[in-house]
Amino acid sequence: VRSVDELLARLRERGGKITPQRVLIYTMLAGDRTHPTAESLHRRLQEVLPHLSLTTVYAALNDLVTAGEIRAFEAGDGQLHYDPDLRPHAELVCVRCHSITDAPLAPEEAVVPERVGDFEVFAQTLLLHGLCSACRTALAEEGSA
Amino acid sequence: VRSVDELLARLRERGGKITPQRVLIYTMLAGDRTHPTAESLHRRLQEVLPHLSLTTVYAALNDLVTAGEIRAFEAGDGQLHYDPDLRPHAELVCVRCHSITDAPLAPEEAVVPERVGDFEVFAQTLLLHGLCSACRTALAEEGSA
DNA sequence: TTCTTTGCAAATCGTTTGCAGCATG
DNA sequence: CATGCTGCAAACGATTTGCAAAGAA
Repeated sequence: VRSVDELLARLRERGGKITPQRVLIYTMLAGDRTHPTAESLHRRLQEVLPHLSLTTVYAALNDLVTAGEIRAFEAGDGQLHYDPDLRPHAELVCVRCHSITDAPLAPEEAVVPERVGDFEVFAQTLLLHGLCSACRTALAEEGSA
Repeated sequence: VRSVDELLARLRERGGKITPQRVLIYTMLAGDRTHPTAESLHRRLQEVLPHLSLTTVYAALNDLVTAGEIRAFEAGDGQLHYDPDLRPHAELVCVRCHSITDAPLAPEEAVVPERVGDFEVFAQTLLLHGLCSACRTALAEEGSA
């Protein structure tokens, strides 16, 4: 996803119809680095379009994933997280508070192989599971209490 | 998970009780490179212990994950897959048939950083999404039909 | 007009939980 | 004999589906 206008144009070519709901969904998602879930995104969207349904958000997100415009992954909390950033990068997933933060990859790690044997690779998801600094501090205090 | 006996000893030390069910579950999982789900593992286990419940399989698997003896991840099919191989490696996930295959990592990629900024890394999950050779062939035939 | 999208309600399904009886250490 | 485990049935919750009305192209 580069600019929202470009995205809309690409989707129109695919036969998609551009509704006000989708423009809002795409716009808000494009500027979101928090790896939102359908629900968390829906909550923010409703502040602008109170009538917007969760079903519509799911439909729009699924279409974007299918079109290869965004990526979805699950990080241990039982919900799907959506990421508009398609560049190879790692996700720092805190196993305690379930926060997700992007981390850049070293140049040699950022190269996604196009083939592994006879398997054709399109995209990658790299999850680094661990503890964020806040949770590490919290656990240390618990332990010493 | 190295040998099942070692695993049982470690779990006993943690206060766990070793039941016939768990011995079977651990044994079958340790020799399984198919990234089974709780259900698929349960199906195979029932061939040996017909009375074994799915709930028990979930309980055993969750304990192993919590103990850090196995790893769980979701690969796009809405189910959790369990992997007894803790060594860093990539999973080739076919987006069409949902098959999962292990792929070795190049030595420099197999190094899991212990820290990224002030985030403490314990484990990693690397998913490579794409098409297996069978599905690539199938899609090509569909396309030309 | 045609075909997608919307949004409500209901269904789906993997996983978890409550609880009583049982077996391990 | 204390505590963890088993397994049934019921609950849960994120996501999907059916369908009729609305709205892009």
